[in-house]
Amino acid sequence: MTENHSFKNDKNIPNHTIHRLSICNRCLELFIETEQGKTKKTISSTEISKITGINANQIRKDLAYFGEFGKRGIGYPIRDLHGTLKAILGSSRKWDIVLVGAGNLGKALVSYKGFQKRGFTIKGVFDNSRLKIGKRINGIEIYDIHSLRSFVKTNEIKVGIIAVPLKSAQKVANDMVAGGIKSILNFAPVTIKYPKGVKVNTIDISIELERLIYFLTANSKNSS
Amino acid sequence: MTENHSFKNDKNIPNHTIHRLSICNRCLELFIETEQGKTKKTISSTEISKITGINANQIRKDLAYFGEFGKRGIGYPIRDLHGTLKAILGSSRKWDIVLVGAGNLGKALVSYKGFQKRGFTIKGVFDNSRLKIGKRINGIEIYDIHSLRSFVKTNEIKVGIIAVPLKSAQKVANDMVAGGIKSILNFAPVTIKYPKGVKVNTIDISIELERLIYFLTANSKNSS
DNA sequence: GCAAATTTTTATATAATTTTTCAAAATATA
DNA sequence: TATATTTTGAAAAATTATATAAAAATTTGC
Repeated sequence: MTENHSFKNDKNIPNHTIHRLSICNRCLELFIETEQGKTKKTISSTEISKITGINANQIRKDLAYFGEFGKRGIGYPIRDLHGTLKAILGSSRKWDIVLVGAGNLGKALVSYKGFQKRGFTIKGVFDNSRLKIGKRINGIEIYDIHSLRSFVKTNEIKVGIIAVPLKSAQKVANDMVAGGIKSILNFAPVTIKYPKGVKVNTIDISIELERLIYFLTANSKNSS
Repeated sequence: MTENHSFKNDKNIPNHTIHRLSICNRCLELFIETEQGKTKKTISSTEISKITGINANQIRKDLAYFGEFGKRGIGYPIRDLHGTLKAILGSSRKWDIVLVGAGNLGKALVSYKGFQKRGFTIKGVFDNSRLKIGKRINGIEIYDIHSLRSFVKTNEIKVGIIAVPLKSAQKVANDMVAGGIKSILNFAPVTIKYPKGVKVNTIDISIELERLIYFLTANSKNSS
């Protein structure tokens, strides 16, 4: 089962390309499990476009950054493409992560089935509340936030999720970075400062809502 | 207190501009509450850049789509800018929303303080579980999913959040659209199909993680 | 009170990304 | 075998982002 999916990677790949390929990867995974996907051998960019909502040309261009995987007139071999995408995205590897914040959002994240399925394992949950430390959610123990840094260091964890309130988010990020974490997914509605070599991805729910609202108001305005 | 923040809106505004302005808006809000922000009258694009992490040129360019709000040598008047941003983003209005899914994520969203603060009011939470219907989370009653469509229609709600598992997400979206919802924030890890005139914004947590992972692997590769 | 220096915006130019268009390759069909 | 159809990959055009230069307002020094 040791598949070898090689791809070139010379150029500077746009951020958005990775996002789109990630969506393709997920949709491909879902498709493979369907009745149709089990028998089908190849898939065209137009078909991928339909299931992802991403423009077909864009998909081809994004893939072209990494090589030529399709055949003209035919499309892309489904299994191969999935393997290549996994290799590109690094999701063929297993990734250990830590989660900080055992509130409602933290709980939601721990019980999120998508993680395990896609190779992410939550190795530890951390919180500062006496009431929560020592307890378990979904079988994973909640540790004291003060042990975060050493835990990250000894377990060589590279990925962390911040699910704490605004005010403690920066402090948590600092601890993560000090422990050696390189990638942070931040749910606190605040811009995190971080050194070079670290990547932070902030998801702010009200900003996402606000973006939607803009198009709502913009559409109702120009009713031409 | 009826402020009038006018701005032009002829051009086609890039999607990302709205996202960035939304981040600026939030950071400005946070800044206004700080000691420094209370006394300061103007703010430069460089200062906004520091608190948002967004390139200063980009900020000016984004604002320039809507008019000239700053003064050379001085910067932007803080309060005015905030008012203008709110007007642009539509967040000066109040928005009623519905939330579908009363699981952990739903609970986290209901108790999320950012909503109320930014003008979003959750008018109803919906679920299909007998065990949950009729109960309350954070004082908001959980209704039967079957009443979603009529609820949305009679209350003229335009914004909905999907926090249900993958399999029911499309069905929920259909009900929302049928009831007249125009903007959907989707947390289910699936691409939602929707008619023209509706806007859907999907937040997939594992895709966001996967993007981070790419840069983790890409960085370790080209250690040149 | 006026000129030079500083700050910071707006305008312009360059670079990167996305979208569109087109030619080549593989297959199916007559 | 020639033609039509499908679909990729590559080139061109359009859009968007970043960097640079020019203009305006203010402050500082004389």
